[in-house]
Amino acid sequence: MRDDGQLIALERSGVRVGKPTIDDVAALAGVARTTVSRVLNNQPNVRGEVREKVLVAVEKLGYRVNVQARNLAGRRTMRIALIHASDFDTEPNSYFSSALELGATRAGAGLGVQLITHVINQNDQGAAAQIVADLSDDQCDGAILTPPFGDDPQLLRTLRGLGIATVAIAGGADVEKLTLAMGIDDFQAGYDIGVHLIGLGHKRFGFVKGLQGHTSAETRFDGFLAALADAGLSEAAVTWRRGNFTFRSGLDLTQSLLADAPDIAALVCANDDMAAGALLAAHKAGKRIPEDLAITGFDDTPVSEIVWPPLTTIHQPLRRMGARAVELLAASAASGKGCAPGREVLEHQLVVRESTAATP
Amino acid sequence: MRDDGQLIALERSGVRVGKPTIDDVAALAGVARTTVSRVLNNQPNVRGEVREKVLVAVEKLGYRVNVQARNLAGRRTMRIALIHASDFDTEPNSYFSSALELGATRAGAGLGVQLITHVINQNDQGAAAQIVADLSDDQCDGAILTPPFGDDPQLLRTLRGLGIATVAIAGGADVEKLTLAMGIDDFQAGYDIGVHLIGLGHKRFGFVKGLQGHTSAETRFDGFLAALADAGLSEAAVTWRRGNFTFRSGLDLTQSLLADAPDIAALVCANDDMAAGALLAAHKAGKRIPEDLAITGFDDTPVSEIVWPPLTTIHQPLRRMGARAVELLAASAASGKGCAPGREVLEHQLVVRESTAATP
DNA sequence: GCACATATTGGAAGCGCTTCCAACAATGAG
DNA sequence: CTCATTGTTGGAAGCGCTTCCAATATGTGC
Repeated sequence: MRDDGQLIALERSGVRVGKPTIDDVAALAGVARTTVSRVLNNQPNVRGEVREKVLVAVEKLGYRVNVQARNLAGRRTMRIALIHASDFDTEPNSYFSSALELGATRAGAGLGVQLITHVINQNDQGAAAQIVADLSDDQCDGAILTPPFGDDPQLLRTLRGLGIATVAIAGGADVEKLTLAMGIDDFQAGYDIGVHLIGLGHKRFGFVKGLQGHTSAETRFDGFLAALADAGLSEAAVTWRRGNFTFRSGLDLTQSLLADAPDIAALVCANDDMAAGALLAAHKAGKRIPEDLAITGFDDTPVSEIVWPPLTTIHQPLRRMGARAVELLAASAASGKGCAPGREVLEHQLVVRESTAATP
Repeated sequence: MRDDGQLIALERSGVRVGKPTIDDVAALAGVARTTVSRVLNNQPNVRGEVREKVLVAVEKLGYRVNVQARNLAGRRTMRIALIHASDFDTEPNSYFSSALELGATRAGAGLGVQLITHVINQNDQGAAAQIVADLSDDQCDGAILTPPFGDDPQLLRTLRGLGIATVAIAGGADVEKLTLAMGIDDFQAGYDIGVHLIGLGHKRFGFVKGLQGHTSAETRFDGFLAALADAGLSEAAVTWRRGNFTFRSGLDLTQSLLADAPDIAALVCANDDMAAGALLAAHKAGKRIPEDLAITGFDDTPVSEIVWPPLTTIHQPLRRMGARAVELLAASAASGKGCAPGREVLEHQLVVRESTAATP
């Protein structure tokens, strides 16, 4: 109450309260609103001197553009959907989706795009049809597809037909003609793990793959094999199993692997959760890690630091991937033409922790 | 190119393309824009019949309000800051912050509030001053404070003085007069864990607390003691240590605890990460879990499912907390008056997994 | 039946910004 | 020195919505 009174008194006295608008800046700088807008948007055709004046006024007032107004006026109100393959309220491998979405929403907020999240059960028969239905229903301008949906050429073609631009997170090489595939260099990442392990002196390997259809995960395996080949090791040096990215499958498959190929010295897992399962299986089998068995994960989720020993893994910039996806989609919509197909490669990083070490 | 041509042809033929606006709905329903707005916002004074007509038109066109325009027109453009205590790019206990922020950004997008994230190092001397500076600089209308900042009365008072509404996530009872404290019933949650463990037949307990100043974590300890008292057990039944929420501290303190009080049968940890560390310490000490030692976590982050055995823990609806915080702050700003101090309690849930079991 | 209160509708202004278009200044070529 | 070109500015319309206010319809008590 008292505050209100003070505010009103302030207003009366001519002092502005509330957030400054572009007109306040224009008034203070002594130019037209249009000119301020040009400066704010880094457009050409403003004299340096004038630009400076505007900038000073902006600084002085602590002015920030109102994103909502900007987007409304610029008629670039966008709606982008983010399609998750599984519900991270119930799924253990939730960090992947969660980080991706956080990056996307953050970017979206800054760009004024409205992000709509859909969770589609990847095991459903009609998953693709469901996605199409949801997206048309939402009237989305673009969609971010997470694996394995981004690897489905049929779906991508349908969406393109509907005029919905797409970005396929961790999309494989086979969809690069159909959509923008965003991800790390999976081949290189697999190769990096191979080189790391070979450099440590290992010669016999186990590999816990991910689900079929997740092309990027397959590509990592190819990269790994390439590293082996370059070191003069044949494919016979690696025994593999196919998991489903869960802790449980990592546990089970590692037990099976250890039983069938007791001589493997290093075990590569397609994500951190499975590596955590592998860790447990190894502990149970009485193996010391990394002395008896080196283990690697993939993704560098928080998991990799709360297991013992902490996992050597590949860091993927998940939040940045989400953000980039939104940026590209927004830009493509602004330019009027869809998102150009191709590939956007982000940097990955081998993070060496204590789950790997040189052979004794 | 070809698509453009088609679109232009469509437009020429009188068919509307692009997203329908409120005027399209009004035209189709044969009412004024104002009336549609009223229906959309559930305002009174619209005849049932008319309301129905509008709803049909909305449905038919697949109309969705443009949040940006709505907020601009409703002059409720809001800026809310989210203050994290630590950077979850580098911190292991990142899921807590990450889930909170995701809930907040999602809600923010729907409500048209702009969420600004700040990361403040809680160990810095000038952390509070930094927060104040950042918030004034941003011209925020509200702020969401995560522990331990939400427990700092001095800071809360300063922010209120600046007219910045606050919500303290997991704020303790001592700040309920100064801000809206949002969280679960920590006392009850601690009590629940106590009852669970006592019900399983345990009589000697270890407790790994969190950092001092995190009031909610302290309250859980009090609740736990209350459960003990109700069961006729004295405070002497529990040996405790103070950790810092990291895996490492859980590991170290559990080792110390096991050395000093070898007879403890159940170990309660203030978060999942420390429980994961405790798990490892117990494994190392040759304890079987849960037979020799029951262990509980807190938060129900994904961690609790990728350790072995999976952790019995308390589920906190983190994403919902973030969302609620934004909603309340937005509502308070809309109403003109700040956020009323008090407490907003969300439901927690004891999730029983395999890290606890009845005494043999 | 009337005067009045109340419920229901529509018209129009305007949120803070971008962008189109017109006006004018400065520059260079002829 | 003129005309055309380019660079620099401002005016005004309008993005899709809410909300104030006025206008009309409906209902109430006498």
